[in-house]
Amino acid sequence: MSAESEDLNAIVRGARAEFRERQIVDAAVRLMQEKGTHSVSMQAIARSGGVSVGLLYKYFSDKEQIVLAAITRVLEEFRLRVPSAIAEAAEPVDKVIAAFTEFCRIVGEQRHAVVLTYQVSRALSKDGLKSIQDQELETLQPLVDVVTAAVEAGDLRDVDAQVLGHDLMSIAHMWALKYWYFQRIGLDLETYIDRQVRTLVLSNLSEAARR
Amino acid sequence: MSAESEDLNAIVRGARAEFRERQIVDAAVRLMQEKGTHSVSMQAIARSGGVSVGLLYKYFSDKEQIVLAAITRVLEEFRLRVPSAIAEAAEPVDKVIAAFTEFCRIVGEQRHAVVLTYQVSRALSKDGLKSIQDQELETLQPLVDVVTAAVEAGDLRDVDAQVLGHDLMSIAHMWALKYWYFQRIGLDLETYIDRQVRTLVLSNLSEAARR
Amino acid sequence: MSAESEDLNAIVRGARAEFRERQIVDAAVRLMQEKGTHSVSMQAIARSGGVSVGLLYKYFSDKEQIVLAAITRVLEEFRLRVPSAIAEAAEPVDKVIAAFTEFCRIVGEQRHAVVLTYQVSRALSKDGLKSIQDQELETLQPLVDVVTAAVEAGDLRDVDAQVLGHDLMSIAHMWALKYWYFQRIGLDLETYIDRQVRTLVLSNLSEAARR
Amino acid sequence: MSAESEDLNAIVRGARAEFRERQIVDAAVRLMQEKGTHSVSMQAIARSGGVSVGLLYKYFSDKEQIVLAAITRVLEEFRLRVPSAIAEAAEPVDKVIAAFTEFCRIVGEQRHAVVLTYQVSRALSKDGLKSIQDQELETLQPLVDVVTAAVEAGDLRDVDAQVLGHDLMSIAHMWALKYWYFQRIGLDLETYIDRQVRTLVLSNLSEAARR
DNA sequence: AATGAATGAGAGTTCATTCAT
DNA sequence: TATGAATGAACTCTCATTCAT
Repeated sequence: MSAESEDLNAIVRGARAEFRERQIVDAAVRLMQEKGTHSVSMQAIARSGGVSVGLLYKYFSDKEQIVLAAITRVLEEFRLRVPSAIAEAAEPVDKVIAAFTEFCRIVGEQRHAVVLTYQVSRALSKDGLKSIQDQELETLQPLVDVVTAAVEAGDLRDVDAQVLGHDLMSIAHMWALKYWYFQRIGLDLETYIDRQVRTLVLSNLSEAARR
Repeated sequence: MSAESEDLNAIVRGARAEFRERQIVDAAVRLMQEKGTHSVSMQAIARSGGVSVGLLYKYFSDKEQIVLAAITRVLEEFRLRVPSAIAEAAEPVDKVIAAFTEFCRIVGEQRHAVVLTYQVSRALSKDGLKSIQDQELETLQPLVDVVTAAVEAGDLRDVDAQVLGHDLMSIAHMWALKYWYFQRIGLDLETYIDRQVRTLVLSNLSEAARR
Repeated sequence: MSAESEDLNAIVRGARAEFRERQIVDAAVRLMQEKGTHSVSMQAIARSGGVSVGLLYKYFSDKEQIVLAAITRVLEEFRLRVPSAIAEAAEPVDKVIAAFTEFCRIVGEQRHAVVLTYQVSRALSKDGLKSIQDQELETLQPLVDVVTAAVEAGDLRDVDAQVLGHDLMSIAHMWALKYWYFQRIGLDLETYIDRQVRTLVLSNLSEAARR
Repeated sequence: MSAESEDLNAIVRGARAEFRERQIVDAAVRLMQEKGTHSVSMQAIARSGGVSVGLLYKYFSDKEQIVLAAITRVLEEFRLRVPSAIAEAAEPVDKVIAAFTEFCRIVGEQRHAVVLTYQVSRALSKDGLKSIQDQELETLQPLVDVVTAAVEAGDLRDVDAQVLGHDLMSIAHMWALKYWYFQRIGLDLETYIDRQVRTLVLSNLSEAARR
């Protein structure tokens, strides 16, 4: 076998591996969105992904790795889209609002998956948990950054950016965690966003920015 | 057997039943706090409570009832203590602050148990879930009430009381849910409360109250 | 304590014991009639009999003894009533018919209990099984006897009395065992008896008796 | 993978599945014959069949399905062989005798299994019970048919075919149900068949056929 | 004599994981 | 590389039996 064809083989193998992993994680995310973490068995993932159970273990060492990959996939969305939304706004406070709004919308789209990240925690190993926390910090950072910037620009009162940033993320997550409540009181996502922007952001405008 | 001793027996039985139920629920709460709802088996609850599996089923019809009782136990604390704290404050805004502060402190004490309420949802039947949601609404109500009162008194801006009330509860819960984060950024509970009061409550004071 | 009062005590004790045993067996029979052998737990027997589980073990060494006593109680009926019915008939063949008819009627009354005797067999110990078989032979004997007598009187053809006697018992039992079938084809007990008398008894009349 | 080898795989899978199902049902029948339906646990079936508990559930959805399959297996024999035996006899009454004789011989071979069908009833769901009753009706039908034919041919007296047919089946079953009795009175199967033919069939010959 | 709380082995069932093909 | 049949430990729940009172 020639060196080139060996290289080619390696590439093909890599591509296949990537394809398979995606296929499996997709299936896992889909199932978890439908049913919650539990009742998502390896058998179910295999079936839903159109592969065999055996193959699952070729690409992931155990179930935890699949769950981890699934959550990572979900968090990816935040890492990609929130910074984009921020970039499109001009003024410091508008950036805060844009970041929160986009964050909320993603939560709205991934409702079940977000709930999931709150539910699996305990089922994970220490390392797995750490990995998810680190990723969550990454999704949080842009929110903290825009708040910091707005404070420094003098547009927001002198709040603790790490706290307000985290509050914004928390309140966004709550749309998923307490969806039943907002349903009961008849609040839709856009109204929710609007009210929260007033309560959390506009209320914290500086005297200067208020004018 | 005399009528008196029959009465006595009934009392003893009642007392024992109460003792046993407490014993079992205690064990369940303890384990769930350590390990999360799942991975807490009936065997484990029995062992941890120092009773036999069979006895578990004498006092609770199935596992769900134990989980429900454990959560109810936790929520009880909120139902009792938050209204007390409110009663002790005089001014409308002080009542809001007192309610939120007490809420946070209870969360601080029952940290693991609060996390639990967010994790079990999926493991419960529809009825069980409904029951917990109803109880949660009960713990939420005082917060909504004090906010409503403060708005009506003209001390808070015209915010949506159901939303701000729920935000206060959410942010209190987050102390437990994201304890790891606040540890990392070196925030203790009292500082957390203080910052959140500024960010969520004081920021929403009306122009009039601000003076 | 005087000798007389000791005697009296013994009598009272004996009477109480008898009363308790009857109470327990009654409860067992009642439950078995309603639900079949299984799902008749010791707890259920105790509840239904208005006594405690502990007392069950004071009067019976284990569950098998209660089942045995319950079956014995049911078979008692056959031992008492079939001979009576025979006594009231005059002619040999009429005695056969009377015996079979009464046998069928008792089966009709104790339908579930009869089915039970066919179902428990395997669950019993060797001794228990033997005991029930012996009792069943006792209920069979009168049927064999009247057939023998009718053959000897020349009213029935020269059939094997042990076989025809057993057939009569079997066919009577079948009313209970295949009740669903006779329901489906719309046969009531009296019609069933009538048809079977023709098929099994009258068909075997001797040439002499036929006239 | 080529289309042929896929086909081959499918065939292999099918063959294996059939083999496994047979293996499991065989084990179940064997155990049930020894011990009665209850007290036959899934663990025991697995052990006796040389497979794991988990595999049982790959091939049967629950225990009831195994019991049902076991009984179906037994009744199959009747559905196949009795009509064959009938076909080989020429005269109407001979067909009745041939049917009954073959029925009895099958009972003789499957003694324990026949007892089983009388014992499981209570352990089955409504649907399961119905299914077995339907199957039993299928085994009964040939007997009813030959009796009907013999009556219409004028060879048997005008008896109720549904009743006499059912009697024939019942008496055949009794060989299994009361085997202990026939052992005690020293009756072997062929003698039993002979006596019953006289008692149930020949006794019901019409005047015409008697000559 | 009588209670019933307590036990724990064993039932049916599920599912993460392995391995021969 | 890919399969899926096979495993068995662990799960929830039941119930005959015991024993302190």
